[in-house]
Amino acid sequence: MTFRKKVLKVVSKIPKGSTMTYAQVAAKAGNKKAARAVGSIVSANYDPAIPCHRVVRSDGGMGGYNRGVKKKMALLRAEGVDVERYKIQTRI
DNA sequence: CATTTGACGCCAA
DNA sequence: TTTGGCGCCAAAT
Repeated sequence: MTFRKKVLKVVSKIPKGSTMTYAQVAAKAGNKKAARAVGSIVSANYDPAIPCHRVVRSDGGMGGYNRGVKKKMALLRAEGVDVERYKIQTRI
């Protein structure tokens, strides 16, 4: 099982209406410091079975999305995630 | 095999 | 709070 496969699997396990940071995904995949690599991996993934739009940055930012950051934000909001101005509103 | 690039993260100023 | 700099890892060239 390669790190790439682990990452894709972890991302595919993210529950609807919830989000995970790249660092969290990296940690769950085995490499806590591979947050950057996670972004590189999912950026090359165009499989709709992988909800990579549920992966956000540690600071609550959108990070990026191969179909447009705006689309990512829309998907998250549609799933019940409180996101405004391209930022995840966790506290308050 | 060596370098560069990129959907990141943390720390210091 | 916002920038800039450094570290870290995987894939592409």
